[in-house]
Amino acid sequence: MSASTPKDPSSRLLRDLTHSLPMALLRTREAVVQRFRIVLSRRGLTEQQWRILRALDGHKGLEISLLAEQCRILLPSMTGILRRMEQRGLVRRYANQADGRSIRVRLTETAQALVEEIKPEVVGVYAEIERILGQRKLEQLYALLEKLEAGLLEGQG
Amino acid sequence: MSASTPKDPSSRLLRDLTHSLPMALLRTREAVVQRFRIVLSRRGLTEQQWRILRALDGHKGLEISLLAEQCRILLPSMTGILRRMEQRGLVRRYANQADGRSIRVRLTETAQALVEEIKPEVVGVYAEIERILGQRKLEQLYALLEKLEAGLLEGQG
DNA sequence: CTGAGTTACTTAATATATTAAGTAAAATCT
DNA sequence: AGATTTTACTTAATATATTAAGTAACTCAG
Repeated sequence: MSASTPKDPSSRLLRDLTHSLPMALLRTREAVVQRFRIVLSRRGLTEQQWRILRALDGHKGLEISLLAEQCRILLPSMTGILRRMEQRGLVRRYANQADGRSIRVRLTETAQALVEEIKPEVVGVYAEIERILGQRKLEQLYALLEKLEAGLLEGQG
Repeated sequence: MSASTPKDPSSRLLRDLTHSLPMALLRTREAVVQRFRIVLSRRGLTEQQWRILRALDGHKGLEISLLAEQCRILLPSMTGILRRMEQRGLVRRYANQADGRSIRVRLTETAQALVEEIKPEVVGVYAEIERILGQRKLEQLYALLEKLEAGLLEGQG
């Protein structure tokens, strides 16, 4: 009866901003990423650059569009990021024999070494996260995130 | 025995990029936000501007720093966003009697109307999300996100 | 083989994010 | 009260995000 406690999630009212899903995802991601940023900024790397380093690590070369897809970075952003990374000697671009449009990118040895140097610290951050949530809940979180993403993409891929 | 299936989450190896937590949070948020963006871009609003509209809705005026905190937008970004919103007649700034430093912001009537117009569509997106995950799992997701965020902030607030 | 359509980028323009400085007003200390 | 520190912003500089166009290299139908 009390209209002053609108807790019904299926209500036609909007959730409090503090509890909106985009905000919740943003806040959590922000908290997580900040931990990584501490490690990365020491090496003058941005989070996006680290994503690229990680994606390229272990590959002999990836096409920019595949790389962009994996890192969830749009192509116009990739252009600039890769340009800066190339200038710092972290990546090298080379043409694709088979297809004159696509360009491949790979890590330089400097970058490889940098990745190996950073890895253990990043692993440390993951360990902290697992300590906070516990392995089971962490897996649960991954599962929920993936299910929601899949559902949304399917709904309007 | 098989070293080719490194599924141990506590391993000292890095997770596959596809399954890293920042990436999972980013991908899911991206999928969610895209739904909202469809609604918002029709009115020439960005996601951040919508966050501000939502936060100001129902308030007689909020200080910029409080607004920034609630919206998780840093002050330097707020300066520009509010300037653009003011130019479009969505918000108005006015001095704070009690404190010469702080500035308050409130919605114009135009903005109020806009919020009311958009709300039902946003509620529709939430309904879709709840349809995908189910109410129970959705609440579970919120709980996990909040717990992780709280743990991280506490660890080095 | 040719022209329409597609793909893999790059360029441009505008909006944010992030970090570091700068500024004026308040609060605090002495 | 005067000096110091803190607070609430703004400005600046650089890095990304987002959308729209532009370009050259492919694909494919006719």
